[in-house]
Amino acid sequence: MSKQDKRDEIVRAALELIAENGFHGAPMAMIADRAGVGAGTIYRYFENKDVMITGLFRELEERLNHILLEGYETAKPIRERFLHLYTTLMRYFIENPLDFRFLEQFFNSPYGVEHRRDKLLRAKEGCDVFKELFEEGISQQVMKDLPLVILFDLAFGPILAVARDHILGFIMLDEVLITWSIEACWDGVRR
Amino acid sequence: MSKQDKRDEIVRAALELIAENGFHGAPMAMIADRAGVGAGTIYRYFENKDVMITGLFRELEERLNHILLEGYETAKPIRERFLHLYTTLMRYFIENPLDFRFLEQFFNSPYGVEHRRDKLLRAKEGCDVFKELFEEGISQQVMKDLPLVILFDLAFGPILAVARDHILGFIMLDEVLITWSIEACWDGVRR
DNA sequence: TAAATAAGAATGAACGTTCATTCCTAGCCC
DNA sequence: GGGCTAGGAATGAACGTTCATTCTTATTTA
Repeated sequence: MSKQDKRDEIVRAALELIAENGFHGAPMAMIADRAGVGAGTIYRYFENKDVMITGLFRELEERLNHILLEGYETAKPIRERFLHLYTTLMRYFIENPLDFRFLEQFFNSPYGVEHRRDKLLRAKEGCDVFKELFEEGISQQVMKDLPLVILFDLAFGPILAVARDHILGFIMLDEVLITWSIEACWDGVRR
Repeated sequence: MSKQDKRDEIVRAALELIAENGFHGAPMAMIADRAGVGAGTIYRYFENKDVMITGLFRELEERLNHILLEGYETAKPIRERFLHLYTTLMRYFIENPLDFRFLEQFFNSPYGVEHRRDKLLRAKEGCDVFKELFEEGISQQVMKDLPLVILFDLAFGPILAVARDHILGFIMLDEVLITWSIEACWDGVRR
């Protein structure tokens, strides 16, 4: 096994176990086992568990960002852009349930709260498609004139809840249900 | 300290610590400390930590159910009932942030998933105001004709996200914002 | 004083992390 | 080319810590 392969195996095992059992259900020894490496080997690739988890998150975030921007056209109307982004997001979650559950674990932990706090405080211009879209939506008066954070909650809250219930097997989403769910999200934020 | 007082202190301490730091940030020794009792004493009141946590949840659930039903009138139109329920819920969360954060911890853990699975499978008639309301909303054609689970997600997702962001200090809700947020939830589920 | 209750020290299991050791391989000498 | 060696990579037993739970002893109650 090459060095890159080994790193990949560790990352995959960590993602799987954390997604399935949460951070505390994924001890380093178990991750090592599933990756087929020794427990100490992990520490040749990651300084410690925290660094591994935040690194794993950053990799996922970047991949997701890339996917969201594919086929995203700033020229199109707000509504269309909204539907495109959220449909892409939903599809990604459904096709990559492990990624979704890892992200959920991450955001429902102190890591995630810290991450959001950072993002909200930094507030760099142009670093976030969603922020841009929503700000434009407000100024064009096609979206409700509410604080950005609330608009985010109105749009992400339902999407994430629906994705979670699909992945947990509480519902079986098909193309039609996905469309309707996302239209419903739009109804929540549109003027 | 009377026996009931001691039990109450334990319950209060557990709720506080779990709300603030999660299940794994609330060791029994720390709960005992904050409650002003010995570590072993807790085990005179609860069989083990799991039983304590699920019991704590059940107490909260019952209290909340009671509060939601106060002033709830089945005779009123669907929309009004919806707004009443969700406004009451939101107010409760804002006034009892520790309860909210405990419930969040609970639902984002294996306990919560199991609890939802039970509830969805059991599906007893008349045991849930929300279920009744949504079913009536669909049959009266004032709500979108979507699976119940999705409607739940569309309504609870945003509310919980908004409440969380308020409690974490990311936004400062006032009466107006609360009203608008809940109206937005209604927009998400209404036809 | 006998029985119930509380306290916190003791216990053992589980965890993240370390480190002395082993393994592997690329480059070198003969 | 075949053996030899050096050095980075990998290993997993061992360590210190933390936790839930139990146990022994002390205190209160009736």
